[in-house]
Amino acid sequence: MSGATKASSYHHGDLRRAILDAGEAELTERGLASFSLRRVAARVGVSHTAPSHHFGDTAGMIAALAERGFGRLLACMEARQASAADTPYDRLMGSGMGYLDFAFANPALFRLVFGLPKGPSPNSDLHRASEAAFMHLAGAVANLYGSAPLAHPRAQEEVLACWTRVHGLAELALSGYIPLRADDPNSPEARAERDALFRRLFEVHLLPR
Amino acid sequence: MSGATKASSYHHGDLRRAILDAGEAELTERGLASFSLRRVAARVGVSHTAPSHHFGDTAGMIAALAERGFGRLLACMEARQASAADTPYDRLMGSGMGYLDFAFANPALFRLVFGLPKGPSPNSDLHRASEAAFMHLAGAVANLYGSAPLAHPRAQEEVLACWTRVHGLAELALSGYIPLRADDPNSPEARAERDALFRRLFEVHLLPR
DNA sequence: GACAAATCTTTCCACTGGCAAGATTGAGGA
DNA sequence: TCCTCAATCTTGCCAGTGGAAAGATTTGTC
Repeated sequence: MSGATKASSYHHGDLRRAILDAGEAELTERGLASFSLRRVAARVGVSHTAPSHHFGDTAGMIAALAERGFGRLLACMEARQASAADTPYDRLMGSGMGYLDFAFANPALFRLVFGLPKGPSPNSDLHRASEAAFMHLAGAVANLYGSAPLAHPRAQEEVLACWTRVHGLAELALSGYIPLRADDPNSPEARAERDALFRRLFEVHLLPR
Repeated sequence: MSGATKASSYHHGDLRRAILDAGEAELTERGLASFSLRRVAARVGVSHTAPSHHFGDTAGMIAALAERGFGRLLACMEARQASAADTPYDRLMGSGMGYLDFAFANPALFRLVFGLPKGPSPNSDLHRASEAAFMHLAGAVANLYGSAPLAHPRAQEEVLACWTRVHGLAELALSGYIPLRADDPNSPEARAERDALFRRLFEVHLLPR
């Protein structure tokens, strides 16, 4: 079932992955506010200081969870884009809907991911993971005009416009300020409802005067 | 200087306000992650259980801070709207810029405010405070067309479109994913820069096909 | 002036994260 | 083969945290 390879007392074999799995489960069950390293360790069946060897301290573990979260976010966007109609605009909408899929399927992880500051170190795994997700979105926007991603400032701002819209919708919906059914967010009905709202909100254009 | 009225050992006189002030200061200095009730109490000079009598537990204190935050948010929007050019669109933009003013001036408080779930109880002070802020925005949008706020579904979605856009911009900028100068966010230059970006992003309109 | 309620303190407990030191295991070299 | 050594995990410890319970002090009210 799981990817653990050994069950001997010492030397778990795949402890890093096991701890991340448990951490993610704890996150969804209890939320970030009452996140406890000790409980994560107990869940895996390991002493409370075992995680520190793999992640340093709590901040390191949070960062590792965030890196994983960016990976899931990217996977969600790719999956939804792949099943979209084959026009650039529909593929962009698909990426946005995948973004929402991730946010609704893992609210606590979504909040954790974007709650962390981007940080100035461009060599961290976390930075690379976030960059990959961002580049996916940038590519989807660039395909609208057949240009290279982020080729000119105008294109950069179009990417930002798309990103802020889908992100704002996700954040406000997770906080409960947007009436979207929150029970069973993976159901086709819930997905269709928020997809439709996303499409409509995305295209609203209020002109000056 | 402060609003405290008495300095006798017992019966502080205005402890609730003093604790909220200290809590807000702690929030901006140390962040929500390492927020400590005991440190807040120590900052005011009272025992570490004194706050519980006014706020119940930590969650109650956080909620009280959030209520205050919504008040500040509303004040920022009103202030910026009042100094905008006297057209409905400019006034709406002013509200959005006030929203950004608040987010950049109090990042941790902004995150706290919108990190809390809206909650189903419509009688709480927190609920009323958030509703007031939301209604300000709804009114600014309604004035575009001279209709009553939230009169018809179309109007509701226009409000949501505006809100998600400004909120997404604020969130992503606070996380560092949008290149805006974060040092001294109250300076006129920083404000002008993000105001201009906000206006441009708000008007981006990507058409299907 | 006495009594009741509100406000604040003291004391205690379970829980948390991190450090230091030790125990166990696996890997690589003589 | 055996031995050393690094990696991994455990145990024991400590300061800090939030909350409950009980007591001390002040204010308000009759």
